[in-house]
Amino acid sequence: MLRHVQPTRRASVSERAKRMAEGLFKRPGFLIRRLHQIYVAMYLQECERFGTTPVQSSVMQVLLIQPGLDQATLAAEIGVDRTTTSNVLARLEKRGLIKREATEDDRRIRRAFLTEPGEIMVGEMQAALEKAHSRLIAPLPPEERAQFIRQLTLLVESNNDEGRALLRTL
Amino acid sequence: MLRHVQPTRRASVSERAKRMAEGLFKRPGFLIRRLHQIYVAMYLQECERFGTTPVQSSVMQVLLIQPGLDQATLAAEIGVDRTTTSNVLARLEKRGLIKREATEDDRRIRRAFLTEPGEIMVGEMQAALEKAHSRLIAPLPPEERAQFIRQLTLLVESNNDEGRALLRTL
DNA sequence: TCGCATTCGTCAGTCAGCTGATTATTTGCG
DNA sequence: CGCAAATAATCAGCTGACTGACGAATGCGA
Repeated sequence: MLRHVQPTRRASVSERAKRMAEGLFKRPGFLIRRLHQIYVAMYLQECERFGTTPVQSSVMQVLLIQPGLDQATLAAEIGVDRTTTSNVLARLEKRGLIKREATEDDRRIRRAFLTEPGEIMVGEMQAALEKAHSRLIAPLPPEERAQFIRQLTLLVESNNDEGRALLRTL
Repeated sequence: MLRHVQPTRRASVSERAKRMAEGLFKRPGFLIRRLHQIYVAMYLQECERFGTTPVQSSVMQVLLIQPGLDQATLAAEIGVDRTTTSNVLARLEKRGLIKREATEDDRRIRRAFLTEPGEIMVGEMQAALEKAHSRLIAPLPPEERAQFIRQLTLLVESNNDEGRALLRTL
């Protein structure tokens, strides 16, 4: 509570800061951190039997559509840092779900592919993924869901030039 | 669904999975992960001179309003795991921004307080925080912003019982 | 009063995400 | 042509986030 009562001027600064701090739970950044956290929990429930994480799923989804992508392009596809992508691919490779092959024409590049087991898993995973996504927005009235997703998309695309992990231009 | 269909049909399963995978960028979970990532980048830009992270800010905000909270209650206030809260407090303590004191009546409990420098920093930080939050939703038409925040709040509150890091009942 | 469940905090371990720096390799320009 | 710049991938190191497990302390019921 009012801990330092002495300097009257610092007290007023403090009071103003307190009023602003009250709004913590209405701030979009706070809410989005929490909602992201909730989505991860739902994903882990639905996809428990696969033992994967959301980003691992995203990587495998992209590789299903575009087999043989190099790591940098793959990173840009899902908006994840190159370094992170490298780590994720290493874990997937260790489990035998993907493989990486060096190319001859440009030996800096390693192209990534789903293996047979990886491809099968992606197929089996689709329903669980859909369920996790549905559960997340289920509390919204059905007529608001499309708009909510549209708003999210707008925010993501408008702010794409933030950070080292740029999303591919959509 | 069409999961157990046999041989030749693995190709068709794959085709179906591909169609579903196409929708990756429209899925709320994916968008929220990316938006959270963008918010963190904006926060780090605006609060660069403080050298803090979003969760560290949240902790300090809560301690400004409720000095002397125990770690478990503090964790529930911001919807973060006890373990994470412990780590975050340890880092803040190392920088001299907060301090922790054991209580006599219940010696399991350690109460957390802002120090003088910590309290001053929280005050100085408010404007930068507001700016980060504003920038995040700036691309939305002004008349949609309140609704967007309302929707986020609804989703967070409805799904509060996910994961180990429960948010205090609002 | 004793014993056991509960609670608080922490440790160990894993994964995602970032920055900064390094190693190979390729490309481009003078 | 040759060397500098750019690019691909990785390494080291940090923070946040979670799980599982543990010790210490508390509290409650038999």
